[in-house]
Amino acid sequence: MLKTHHCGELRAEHVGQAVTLAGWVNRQRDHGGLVFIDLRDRSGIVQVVADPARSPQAHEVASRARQEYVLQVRGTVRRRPEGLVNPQIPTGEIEVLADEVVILNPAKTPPFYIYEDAPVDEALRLRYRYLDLRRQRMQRNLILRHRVVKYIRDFLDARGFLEIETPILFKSTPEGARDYLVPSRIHPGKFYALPQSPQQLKQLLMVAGFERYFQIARCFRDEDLRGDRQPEFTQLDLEMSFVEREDVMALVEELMIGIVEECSERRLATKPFPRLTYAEAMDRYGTDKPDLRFGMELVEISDLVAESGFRIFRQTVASGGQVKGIRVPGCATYSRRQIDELTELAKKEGAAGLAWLALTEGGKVRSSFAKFLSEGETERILDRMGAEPGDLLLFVADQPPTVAAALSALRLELGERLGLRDPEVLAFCWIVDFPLFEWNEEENRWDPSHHLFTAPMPEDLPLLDTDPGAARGQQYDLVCNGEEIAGGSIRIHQREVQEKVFGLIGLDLEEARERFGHMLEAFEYGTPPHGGIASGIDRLVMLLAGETSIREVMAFPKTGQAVDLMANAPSPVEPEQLEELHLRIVLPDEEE
RNA sequence: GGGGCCGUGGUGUAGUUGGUCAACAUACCGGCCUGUCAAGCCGGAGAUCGCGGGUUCAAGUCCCGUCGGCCCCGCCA
Repeated sequence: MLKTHHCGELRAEHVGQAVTLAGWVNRQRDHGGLVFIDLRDRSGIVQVVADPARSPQAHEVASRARQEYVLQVRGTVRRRPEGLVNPQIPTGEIEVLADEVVILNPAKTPPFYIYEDAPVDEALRLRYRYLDLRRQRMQRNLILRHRVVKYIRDFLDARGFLEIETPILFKSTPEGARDYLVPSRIHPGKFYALPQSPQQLKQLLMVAGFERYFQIARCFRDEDLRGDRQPEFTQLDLEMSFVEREDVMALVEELMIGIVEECSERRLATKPFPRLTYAEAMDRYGTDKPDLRFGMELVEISDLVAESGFRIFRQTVASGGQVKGIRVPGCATYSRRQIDELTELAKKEGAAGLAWLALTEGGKVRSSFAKFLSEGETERILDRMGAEPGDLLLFVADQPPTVAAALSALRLELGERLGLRDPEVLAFCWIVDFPLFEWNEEENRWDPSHHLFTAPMPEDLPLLDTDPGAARGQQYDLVCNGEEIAGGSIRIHQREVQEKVFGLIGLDLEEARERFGHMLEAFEYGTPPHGGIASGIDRLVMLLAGETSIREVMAFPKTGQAVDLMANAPSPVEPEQLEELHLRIVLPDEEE
């Protein structure tokens, strides 16, 4: 080894020891006589002193060192003189007096600062990702990520799970997200698909009798990107045989609590995790992934305004819609302009408009619609909403999905503005009793709301024939701070039920056999009841790290256009490569 | 596919209503300096203002297009 110690581990107890260090120049301070170098490696920073009285060689080389040069330093640990201790760094009590300094490699001036986490254009960071990764923030995030994954492996190993790898080259199944395809050289005109998740394979591992499986699995989805969505991402994928919903949920809850308490400094809002049914979540928060760090719940007032003089409210209720509102504490002073901003936000979610009512500190009502109501009606609304002087009430009248979308967006925005979304707090919750299907208007059929192997609730089985939309699935989502962190279900293990589901989603048996024949066949050879869950590692670590984008917890992420700015991928390939793969490129018309 | 924001020396920013406005900090280079740790002091170099076109006597500034980044909608079983 070129080093005997790590920079960041040296303490007063090492005083007097001869050490050899190797690392990067974080900063160099040249005093003419003395030269100080803050030497950095993964473990941290230590101050090296080059004193010509001790070693002219060390001093000469140190004076030539520039930022990010790679140095090897031989020297002695000594206590810093009286009054020169630096309490801001862990190694601040000591310094290393250099006997010899070797430049292992010089460095060009980096395109941005390595030694401080000052904001830098993200495109530049991505182009020089290997330098960006030297920065403290990224080192911290990736170390955290390692610890989380290590915790997961240890936790599951201790509970009898086996980590089993599944293929990256697999079969395309057009349901769900768009597949990334890989052309086959050996089979002209045929393609593999990269897995969107190892869903089918893990179920087959249950058929195979492994009983408890997990994998830290890379997944691929060719859809447009977001701050929390990359074309490739990592899931903790797990599956268990002979379990019921409660078993999977209990295991994952224990795992998550362990991760938070062992790997992060952040605080759990509640444990055990609260549970909401899908219907309850939609009713109270307008979303199936509510941020429970704050209240500001949705309150329905349809019954209070059904007969009112405000035509929009009255007509909405009459036509089967609803009127709901949220109470925003302390925002009664919002200006017309600020309310217009909120209205725009509601409109973006499809609402026709936003009705508002401010209860001033003095107890007076200022409102866009109260003039159409009787005093008694207004009173009852204030009462139902729990309004207090200084509050702003916001209402949306529309069909339930639109009301939910608009108020949910407003709730998050105002929670943010009011500082109620504390990044130090992690508010987990389970969402259960999802509808098994969602109606697809365009295709005129039912779509699985989770995936097509999700088992119905046993008591809802008859509904598959009579009222599929009312059937609930044995599905569970884990949500944290408004992010979906995990989702899973108990799977169908009976052929008749599976075929019924295929029928409902418009797959005839022949198509089903074409795409899932291997599954259907496997299920006939003694399939144990089984279920599992998949958890987005990137999103989880993002929350634990207090970041707002999963790019900050991935070593080499892609841009919003799915480009790797460092390697310049994707890129054209040689004509010979295309030929071998039996591919011809047809670019879109320039005109269109 | 659609909407919003952004692009000025290496980096981060400032640049009213178009007219010595290309500025500041930091980094970089050179000099001085034996206790700094955001070292200090002195000096220097470095930008055709993302790119292309247009309006104008005059464009970093206004208009159009284009490229790139970020956020959002659609999409993401």
